[in-house]
Amino acid sequence: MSSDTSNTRNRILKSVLEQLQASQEKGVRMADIAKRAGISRQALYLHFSTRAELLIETTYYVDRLKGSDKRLAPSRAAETGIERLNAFIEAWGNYIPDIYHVAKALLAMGDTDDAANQAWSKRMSDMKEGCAAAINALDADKVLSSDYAPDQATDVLWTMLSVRNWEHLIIECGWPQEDYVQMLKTIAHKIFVKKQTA
Amino acid sequence: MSSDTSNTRNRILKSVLEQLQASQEKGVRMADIAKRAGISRQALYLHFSTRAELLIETTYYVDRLKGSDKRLAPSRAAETGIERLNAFIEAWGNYIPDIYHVAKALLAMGDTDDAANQAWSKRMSDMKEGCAAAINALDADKVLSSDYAPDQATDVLWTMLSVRNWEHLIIECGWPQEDYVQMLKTIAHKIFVKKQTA
DNA sequence: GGTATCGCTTGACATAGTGTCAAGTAGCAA
DNA sequence: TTGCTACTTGACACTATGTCAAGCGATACC
Repeated sequence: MSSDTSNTRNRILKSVLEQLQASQEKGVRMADIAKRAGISRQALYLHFSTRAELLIETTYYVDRLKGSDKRLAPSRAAETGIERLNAFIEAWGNYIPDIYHVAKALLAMGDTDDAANQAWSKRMSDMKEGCAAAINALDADKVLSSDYAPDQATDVLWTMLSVRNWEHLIIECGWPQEDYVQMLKTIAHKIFVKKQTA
Repeated sequence: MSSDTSNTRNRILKSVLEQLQASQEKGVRMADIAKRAGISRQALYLHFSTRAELLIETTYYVDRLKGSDKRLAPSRAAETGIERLNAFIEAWGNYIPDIYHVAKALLAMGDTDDAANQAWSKRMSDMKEGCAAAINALDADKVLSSDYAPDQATDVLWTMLSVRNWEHLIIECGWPQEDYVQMLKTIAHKIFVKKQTA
């Protein structure tokens, strides 16, 4: 199992997550992680060559732990564009809390570290494809508002669903997670779905 | 004048701005700023006690330089809620490009530095009042969508107008500034303004 | 029983950046 | 001449990442 802590590598990854959650707002140092994993600071580098690599691997660890690959199934199975949009918002919106702490650390590094920056960009670029698929599904159903080109709409949805916006509403404004998901569905509908001309 | 560079302090502040704009994406060091201002690194500390203070003072310098205090006049003078919302989005949206580089540096520091964090939070909290005023103006005109309480709507508008979202659309997606402002007006209208029940 | 290897420890060190301190200096003014 | 202001220079403390070399204990193999 990926959470098997007899394996030092996994114990380290687990410690990263714990430490990130424990030390809210403060930066997590290699020394902190080592201490929590019960090894020396230098030993971390026997498993991960840099702090950036450690954080990147932690994102994969979270995905394994939470079975993130299964989340998009409902979205892909949706029969209408609107269903697909809602399912995608729900899937991604409920994934953010799992990835948030590592994401934040990675984003903070991204300003100065190329590897961290690229790893996160890759993730966001994958997510953007989900946005594009949802928008295209709306378009195929002829319910995408004619106010935007699909590319523009994709950019807007992609922006709306950013981790920073989740952080802003949840952490800064103190919204409950369910309200966040509900609100995003509501406003996405208002923004993207063409008004009934019945 | 605030841009008088015979004054060393102003020369430093100007150098911060220039350096931030010049070194896109890379972190700006005290040494870089000193070099650009033509003084020693240590001399910076004769004018600003920390890097955070220097960046914070730079935000005020930008405001003085750009006359930011005048930007909100059209919004305050608006006669209807919808006008007020549009004027506020335009004012803030066109202010972001001026403040962006310093904001980014300050936000990056905010993760580890209390002073930087508080200074930026203060700014955002002031901006939130503008959001609240716009939403309340809509409400007073009975055109605020009944889907949200004013507080919720304020949080959403506040989130939409974040510097991070501007960064995402302008820097990441490559949108022109005018498209950004136009799009924000469009989606704010769709989200917040009650549909005509005529 | 010896020995080789693996996984880790320990201490020392390089590097980069912020911030501090003390001594010195150039220019200007009374 | 004296003294002040604004700056310079060099040295240093501190924090954090990352590297290196030597050593050590357990396990596995012959």
